[in-house]
Amino acid sequence: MAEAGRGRPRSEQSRRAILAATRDLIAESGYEQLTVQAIAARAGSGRQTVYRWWASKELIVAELVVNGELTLPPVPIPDTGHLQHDLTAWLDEIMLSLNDPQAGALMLALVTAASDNEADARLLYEMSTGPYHAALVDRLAQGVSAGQVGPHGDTTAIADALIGTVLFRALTPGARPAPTSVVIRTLLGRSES
Amino acid sequence: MAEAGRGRPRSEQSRRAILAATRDLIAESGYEQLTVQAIAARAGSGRQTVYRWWASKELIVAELVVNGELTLPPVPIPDTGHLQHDLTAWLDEIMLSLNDPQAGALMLALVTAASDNEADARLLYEMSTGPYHAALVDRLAQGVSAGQVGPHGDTTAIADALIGTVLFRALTPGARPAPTSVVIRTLLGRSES
Amino acid sequence: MAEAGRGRPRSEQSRRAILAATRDLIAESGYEQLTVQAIAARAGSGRQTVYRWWASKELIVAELVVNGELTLPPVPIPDTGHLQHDLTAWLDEIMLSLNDPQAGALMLALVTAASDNEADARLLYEMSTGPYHAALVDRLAQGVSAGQVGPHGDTTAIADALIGTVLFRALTPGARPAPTSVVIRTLLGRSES
Amino acid sequence: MAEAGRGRPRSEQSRRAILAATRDLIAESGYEQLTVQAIAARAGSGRQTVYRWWASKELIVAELVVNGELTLPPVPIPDTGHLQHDLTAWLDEIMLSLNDPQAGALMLALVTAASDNEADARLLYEMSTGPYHAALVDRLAQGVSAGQVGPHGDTTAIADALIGTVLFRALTPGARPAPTSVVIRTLLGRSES
DNA sequence: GGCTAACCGAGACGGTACGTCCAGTCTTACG
DNA sequence: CGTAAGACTGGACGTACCGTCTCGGTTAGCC
Repeated sequence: MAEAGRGRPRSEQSRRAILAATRDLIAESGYEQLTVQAIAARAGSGRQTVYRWWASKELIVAELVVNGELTLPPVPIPDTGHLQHDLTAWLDEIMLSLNDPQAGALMLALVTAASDNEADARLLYEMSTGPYHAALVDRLAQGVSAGQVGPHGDTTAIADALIGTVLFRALTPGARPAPTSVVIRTLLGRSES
Repeated sequence: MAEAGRGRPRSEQSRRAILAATRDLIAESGYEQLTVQAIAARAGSGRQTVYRWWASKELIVAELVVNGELTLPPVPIPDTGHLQHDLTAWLDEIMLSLNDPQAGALMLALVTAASDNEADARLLYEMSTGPYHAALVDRLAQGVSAGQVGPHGDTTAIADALIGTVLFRALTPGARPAPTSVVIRTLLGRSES
Repeated sequence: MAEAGRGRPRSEQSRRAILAATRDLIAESGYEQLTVQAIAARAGSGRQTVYRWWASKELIVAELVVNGELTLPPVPIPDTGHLQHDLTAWLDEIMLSLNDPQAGALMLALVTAASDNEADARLLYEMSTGPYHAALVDRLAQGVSAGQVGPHGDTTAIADALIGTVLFRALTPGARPAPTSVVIRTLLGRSES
Repeated sequence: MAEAGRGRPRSEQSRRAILAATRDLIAESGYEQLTVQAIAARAGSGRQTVYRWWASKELIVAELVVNGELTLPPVPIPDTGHLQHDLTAWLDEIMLSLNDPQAGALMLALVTAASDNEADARLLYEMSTGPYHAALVDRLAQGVSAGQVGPHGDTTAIADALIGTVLFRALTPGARPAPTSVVIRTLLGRSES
């Protein structure tokens, strides 16, 4: 029934320009300062074009997240075979990247965008942190096989705690946290080697 | 500092009504929907009275947090002498309280209020999660003395990870997390007893 | 002028449907509410088809006027040989037709369409009132020959005054005007017979 | 019940600035080009302030008319005792003033503003043309007493025809009308003296 | 007990962003 | 190549709040 192919097709160029403009503006000024006006202006499009495809700012952000265009910098987990070193290196790099104001702004944008809508929150967080979580569980499972995780460690629990720790630190800029190596040692229940 | 007692004194009643109205509105509709208009209306006060004492919405929220009127429900850490049981019970109760939509809204309000202002973020988080964190560190230190923490655990790292885990779960409503007892066992590096 | 018979010929049917839709919509809702959107929808055509043949709403209205499809109801001036009776009858019928809300709307549409464009104004008014004016001048000239016009009457001035009177009354719905017979008697400078 | 005197009183200065801005903009660019945006900008006020006091552009224009701030230039009817000369002089001056593009724009604004609302139309026209009409009827009545009006002339009919003639000519810029002296002679049913 | 300063409510002020509607243009598939 | 459909940029609309301001009216401390 949907009259397919009738009329001018949506401009993929506009769509991308809007998404890119949204991403850039969040990185520059934060989610709170974001306006549809500014998005459209930066994208060189009309405001109506934004509203034609997304019902709200939140949903533009959601699409960015789903597309993997708006997320924490994709830090791959090293795999040297030495779990403790690998996770420490990974956590160091994540924490380092959060010092970048852009990454921090994106992180907070995700949190804010999710604040007002439980349904969106699930989507946003699964999309943005899901890959991290899954990759961590994989790497941890491999470490378990290699006997590199303490006898009482649970891969899901460790992954939750790792991501939670990152989240907590991103949101508490003034805190004086434990060194990353200590965090990893604690979570793995292993002495440093 | 106060210009002697000249003039009509500020109405403590108004101040309290504004704080109460803010708390209630956040619980009912979330931080994003919060407007000074609505706060004043609900408090039965004028908008100017709000602005006379607080420069922004964020600072009203900050005062609520500082006063302990807006925070996660104050769940004390049990102290039966058995660290693992105590922390598991505590985590269970925290997670349970997050199912209450009001508590969830307050939690997200804290996050959102901090999103756009690094200075406020520090205040808000230290006030709201600081006490939890400190209490956890104390209880953990006591557990260390009693030999109830694995040999590689660091109290700060465990407290960070616990709060981070709570944060992570609050923000990912759809996830299927590990059981609390497994989380605690993992963080303590101890078998269940 | 027409590029030989290449391609699909313009649809005379669409053109007519657009003109008819425009006329109907003006009659129903007035010129101010008229939109190209609505014209195209009612005509079952695309908006582009409208713009292909007319550069603006005003010019569609102009064409309706030129075609005589949008004008005051064409009231012919009777010619019984008795100028005074004929003009009174004509004026009566014109005034009667203005009670019809459709005719009133068309009349006001003409005025409004002309309001902002001196060039269009000339076209619109000459086309819509020109025929009336010319017919009046003719009939009056005939009356002059028959000695039915007062010695000081000028045919153009009388025609102007007659049309102006109609215009004035159409635009002042609340006024309580002189009887038509008195108007004619005054303009002709003649007693009633 | 109306809580009189509560809150900041409306700014008479803003109100006047908005009315003045509207009047000026109509004179400069015509009613069709008028936007609330432009009115507010020119008045140095916010758009909301306009909407707070008037529900539509039409009603601002209506208030201008009611206040006598937007009308044809107030041309008084001379009274030398010689009706024919006086009316000819008056008509000449009116026609002259219509050549002023400002006066023409105001005239058309009145017409357009009335186009879409029968209730407003009555108000607008009675306020704007009413004084002219009343003054004409008075002067004509005086002329009747002095025997300066033909035996068949009716004061209301003559006034209607005069104003109608002015209206007609204002709306038909291209026409070649009868000389004013001929118009007056015709309407009065009198030879020139 | 009157004066006066600082409060209170109410609500208008100049602004900014919203989301909708329409103008006039452009780009498809179909005939 | 005209057509219906419909997306495009652009811009005005009317609404909702912001943070500031200005009223009339209250409530203290001080003379």
